[in-house]
Amino acid sequence: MTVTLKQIADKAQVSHGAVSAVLNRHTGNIRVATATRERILRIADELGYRPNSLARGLRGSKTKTVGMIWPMVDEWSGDSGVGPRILRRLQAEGYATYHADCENKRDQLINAIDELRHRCVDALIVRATPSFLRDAAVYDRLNAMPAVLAVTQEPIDELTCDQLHHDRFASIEQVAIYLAQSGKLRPTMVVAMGDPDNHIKYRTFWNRLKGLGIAEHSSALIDLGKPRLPRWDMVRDAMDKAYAEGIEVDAIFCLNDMVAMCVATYLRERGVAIPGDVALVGMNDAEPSALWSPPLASIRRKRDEVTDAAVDMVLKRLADPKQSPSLCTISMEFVWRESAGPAPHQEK
Amino acid sequence: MTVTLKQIADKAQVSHGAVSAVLNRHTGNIRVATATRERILRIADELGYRPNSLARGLRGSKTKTVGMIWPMVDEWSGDSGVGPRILRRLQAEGYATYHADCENKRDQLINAIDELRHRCVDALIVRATPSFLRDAAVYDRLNAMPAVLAVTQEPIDELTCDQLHHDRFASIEQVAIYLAQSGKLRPTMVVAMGDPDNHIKYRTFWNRLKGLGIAEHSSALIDLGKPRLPRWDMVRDAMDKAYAEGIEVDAIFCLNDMVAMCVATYLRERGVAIPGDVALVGMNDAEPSALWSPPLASIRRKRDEVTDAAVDMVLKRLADPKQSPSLCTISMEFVWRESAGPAPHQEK
DNA sequence: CTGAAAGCGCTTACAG
DNA sequence: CTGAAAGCGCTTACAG
Repeated sequence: MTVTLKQIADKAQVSHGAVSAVLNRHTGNIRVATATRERILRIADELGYRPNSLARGLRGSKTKTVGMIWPMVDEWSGDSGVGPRILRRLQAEGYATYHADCENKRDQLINAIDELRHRCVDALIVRATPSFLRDAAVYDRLNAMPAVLAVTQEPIDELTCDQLHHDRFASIEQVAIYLAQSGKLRPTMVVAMGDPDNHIKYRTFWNRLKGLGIAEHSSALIDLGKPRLPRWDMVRDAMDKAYAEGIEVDAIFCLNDMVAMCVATYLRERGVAIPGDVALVGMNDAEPSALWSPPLASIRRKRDEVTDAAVDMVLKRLADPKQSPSLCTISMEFVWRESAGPAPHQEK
Repeated sequence: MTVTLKQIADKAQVSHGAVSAVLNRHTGNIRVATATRERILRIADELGYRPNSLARGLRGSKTKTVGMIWPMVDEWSGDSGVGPRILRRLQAEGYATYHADCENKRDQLINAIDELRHRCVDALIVRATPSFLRDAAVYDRLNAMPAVLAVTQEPIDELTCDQLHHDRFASIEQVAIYLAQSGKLRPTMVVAMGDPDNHIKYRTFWNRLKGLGIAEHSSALIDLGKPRLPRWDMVRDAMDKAYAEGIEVDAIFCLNDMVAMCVATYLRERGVAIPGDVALVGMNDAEPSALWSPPLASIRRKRDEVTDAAVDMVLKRLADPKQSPSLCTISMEFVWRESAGPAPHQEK
């Protein structure tokens, strides 16, 4: 049923070692006469041979396999869409791809790394938050593997592998600058502080605002708490609470576009005009955002650039395992639309 | 670095065959004295042993691996979100998971099946359109594998494996019935006929409408042609063309919600009122649809049910490979919202 | 009840 | 330049 080296060897009247040598193109070190080589190649082709990667892996050779640990379940948070795009490209290069989802749990992340390492993947791509990557149990494992690409928000000193930084801080600062320029005095951020990795978003936003002379007032944060579903209920509850406490704001910056759409809907029902009464900015630039009414300002993640860079880094590493670790930063970008208020003075 | 059976055997002073027997819990056929068994178990635990699935697979045993062929790149079309959910659940059951994306290309699908079969996956999950599954090269391969779940729109007689039918026809008919009940006389469908699998959606819709006494008029179809991006441009061009040709319609049914939002935006710019002038219905019930203004009627895919059913079917098959092929149908459901016009007489 | 051995399909160092 | 053999980590029939 499935064709092996030995079958080819029998048919070609050579040892299976010879077949292996030919099929693996040890061109530098031609072990086989040209006639024989061609015969072997022809027979392998006729029989539709494909190497057994399990056997190769067992033997310690390349398995033509890439592992990926990447959260893909919530399509509204971050880079869910990028993972499949990277996998598709690697498949086109002839790699089979594992995918694991660690659900933002430390133990699952560690387990997934161990599992994939055990399965002898040629390379491993890990998308995780800085706090996970700074965990010794995590970075020790990653550093021990031959080809790893870590995709995360900021440089992790502990890692010796390739790193792709998908920077959001620059874009958060762009939002702060824009809001200051357009005269806002009481911006707020809608964010789930139940996720520790969101604290720094809040701080980045407000540090920049303070640098621009805007005081961190009592309504500076609308906390969604622990992320939960349905999102609409979560946002409505948080907004109800905020209004009950008497918030007073002129701009709302949301941690993703879906949350921004919930906020927009809430404000519409409450009779608050966007951007007349309150400016609104989302994040991630989902496809419906540009069609929203009014069009929803957001932060563009540059998914295609991230995909290209990730694939490029992995393939280069695979081609030359010895090269020194490379770093790459791709910064997200504020994209102005009408929900944010007047058009910015200068497009950067 | 990585712990093997042999190391455990050395430390426990037994043969590695004994260790294998203990670790694989051949409980029915106790090969080892209880004291020894416990010693082995303890040592394996201390050393953090995990079996090498490559070796197991080579040997013809289970690999604790599931392969999945499932399109995940376009989050607006169909079941993209379901694939990752199924994988996550299987991972929780201890399976490592391959993911391959065949981009709706026959050769890639066949290649992916061959690749995963060669890698000795314990089970294979394939999401594909009926036309692909009815291809002999495809169903022959699937039928030859021990545990396969095919997820598709309708029953495929050629397949002898488990099938999960994610039926959309019932819901398309529900839309037709609703539109007829609400007095529409000139509905139309916005659909990309460049994809052959969409023809039957169109036919299903119109056959039902005709059964309800509505004639298939000259504006019965707005064809998007070959799907392309950006979607907004594609829809705008198609709508421009339709209006240039003088379409006259009172209801628009779109092949997905993102297209429906594009149509809604187009109509808004043109001054056409929804649902006053034209009723609008989408498909897939994306999260923003309920927040759209007016709320966008759609078709609910019941993703959680599909996930549960798929996981259940795969695990049952894995537990008992001999059981006869099972079939399961999950029907999508029309979900009324204001964009469609007046509330339906009776909720089913 | 237990150990030793064969073999899964490869790759690679080692003889000839 | 080429063939034969060892060995990767397992599982399982086969002796003892």
